[in-house]
Amino acid sequence: MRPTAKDLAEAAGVSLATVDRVLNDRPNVSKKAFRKVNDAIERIGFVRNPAAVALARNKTYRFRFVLPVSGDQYLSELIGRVTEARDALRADSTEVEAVQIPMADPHHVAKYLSLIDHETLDGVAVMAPESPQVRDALVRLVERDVRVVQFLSGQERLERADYVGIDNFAAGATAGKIAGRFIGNQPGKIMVVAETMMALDSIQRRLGFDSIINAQFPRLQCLPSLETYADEKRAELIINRTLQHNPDTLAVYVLSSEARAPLTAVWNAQGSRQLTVVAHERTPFSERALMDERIDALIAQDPGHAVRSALRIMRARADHRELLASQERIRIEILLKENLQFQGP
Amino acid sequence: MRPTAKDLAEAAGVSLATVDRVLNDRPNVSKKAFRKVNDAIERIGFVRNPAAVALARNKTYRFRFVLPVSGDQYLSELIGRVTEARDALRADSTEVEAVQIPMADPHHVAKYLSLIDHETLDGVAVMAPESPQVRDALVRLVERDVRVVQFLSGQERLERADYVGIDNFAAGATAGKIAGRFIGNQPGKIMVVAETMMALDSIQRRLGFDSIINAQFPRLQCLPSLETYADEKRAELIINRTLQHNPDTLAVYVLSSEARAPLTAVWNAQGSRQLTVVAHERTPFSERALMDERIDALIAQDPGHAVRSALRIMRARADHRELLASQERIRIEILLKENLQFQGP
DNA sequence: ATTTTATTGAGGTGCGCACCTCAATGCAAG
DNA sequence: CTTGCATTGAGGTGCGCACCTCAATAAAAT
Repeated sequence: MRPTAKDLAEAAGVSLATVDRVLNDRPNVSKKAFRKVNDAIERIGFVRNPAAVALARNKTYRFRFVLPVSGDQYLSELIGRVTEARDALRADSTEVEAVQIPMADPHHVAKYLSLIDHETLDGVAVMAPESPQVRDALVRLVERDVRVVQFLSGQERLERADYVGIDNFAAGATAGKIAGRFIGNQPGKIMVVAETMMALDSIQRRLGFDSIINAQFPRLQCLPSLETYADEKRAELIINRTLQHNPDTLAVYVLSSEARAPLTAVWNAQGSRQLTVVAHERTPFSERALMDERIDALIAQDPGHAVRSALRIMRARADHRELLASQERIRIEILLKENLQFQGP
Repeated sequence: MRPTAKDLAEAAGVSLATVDRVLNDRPNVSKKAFRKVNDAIERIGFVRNPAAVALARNKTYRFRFVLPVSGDQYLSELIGRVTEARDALRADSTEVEAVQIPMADPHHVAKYLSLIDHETLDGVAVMAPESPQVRDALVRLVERDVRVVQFLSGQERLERADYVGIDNFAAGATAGKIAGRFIGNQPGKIMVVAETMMALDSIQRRLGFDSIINAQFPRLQCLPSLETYADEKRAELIINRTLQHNPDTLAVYVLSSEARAPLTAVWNAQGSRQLTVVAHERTPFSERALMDERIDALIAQDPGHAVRSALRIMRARADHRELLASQERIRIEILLKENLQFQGP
């Protein structure tokens, strides 16, 4: 039989009340009693029954994903996964929600975060662009005893918050390696397209991409980043111009998660040219293009995994529990037509 | 407040005892009462509190991984992950163990499985080569009310069992695509090495690999599969001979999880030749070789994910629960040096 | 009409723990 | 010695459910 708290009290030679005080960090415990209980825990291998703990605490956990407002398909996917998790966790007294707020003004974001406290929420997963205001707001959130996860975004990593997402330098490097090796042996240029190069993750991906191309594929030359500013017209214009001026373009790397506008422009303009195309994230659009062989490879981070990981982390932190680090590493996935494991509309 | 069983009884206009009968499939419930309770469940959105259920049932779950005896590094990794899961699940009244048995004789395996029943175990994850005897034994296990997971092995899929693992045809196809595109433009041959081609998964990988090479890379020719029979000497011999007879070999594809012997032989024999190397599974050996650029790409299935998925499935089946299908799909991962996320000693 | 059988309700117990109160003990400072 | 404070123990309650017993009632069979 598994030892219970009662067994533990017996083994430690103290009362149940003292065991309770030690287990739940309550005051008024002598060092000696503390030692006795902890020794006994080791000795008899006591582990709290999480079901009993959950039942007795009868606490409802509340977690929120704070996401940008956007028409991004990857974001829709993400929200879908949050909804999925919400339904799955409803049974476990865990409320999960996703809210979308404009991220353009850091002060606004910071103000939003400043209204959150321990009474309303146990944890927040924030996907917001890097800015000192937001960073400060997150630090203060942690100080108010709200668990914070920096979620899939190019924030500078905080000490006291967790991070869920991929290493964007490595992701860029992976894209570079795939592009370089897929292109073949001829020399030429690579067009790099981004929504904006202001974001930290864009910069890191670009740096990773360049580092590999420069080191391992000297015959290839990366063009300066084209920034679409999420403007279709602009995207078409600058991409057409670039392709005209660089007839020896062999590949396109779109490093933003939203690739529809740039790639549509590329396909319209490429003519008979054979271009190797590498983009980021699996979306309905990119999935279809991969199946049609208009995209050669996707570098992706699984949104479902990311959402579940963030929730596991916030839950573990709220319970002062350790967690299995290996499970929480978000993989940099390489998706080809062959390993897409397509499953229906 | 979340509705409890008491609220449910009230809403349904029946007693707690009847609610209990319906919720736990006990006998002596009229159709009318059954309907009343289920209607009320929908109406008030009743969901059982899993913590309370677990506590009241006070049941210990027992799951076992039945694995082959072997010196395979991937297998060691797998066992490590089982141990990890065992420690993590100890708190949740779940006993997890891994046993290794010889798989050479199907009758022996079948006999081993026939000794398992519902009293000793709630679920078994079996990694065994395809054979009618084993398949029958698994079917009978299911009939004895033991949850069965066909685990990472080339079994014919059973109706009433779950499968955890990748689609090996797709894995072979992925390897083929990577090899084909990594090689470049010159024509030549690809050497394919396996431990044995008797196993279903080897056959499927080979078929997938060939299908891609033949369809998309007509300039490349796949050589007949070399079988090492897990014999180092033999591996060296046949690989040397093949490389000598085929000076235009451009790539090597090792489709078994154990690649040490074949690849060591290849590296000793390749001389100044540039060979593209694709293998399966992340192991200490393959990881190092990938970092050293002696392997170009690995096709892998995450053993930690596989173990956790098998456990989640067995647990859900034991509780007659649904599970999130999307989480249980094992991905065909493509690992390059760049996205390996090395974190070793 | 009587026996049998199916269905229902009332009520109790226990799972392992968190959280609370109150009294009792010890020890140190005054 | 007395007061004050820190520490400890005893004991109770409740979390939401599973599982059990026993009696009461309704419906079906004889």
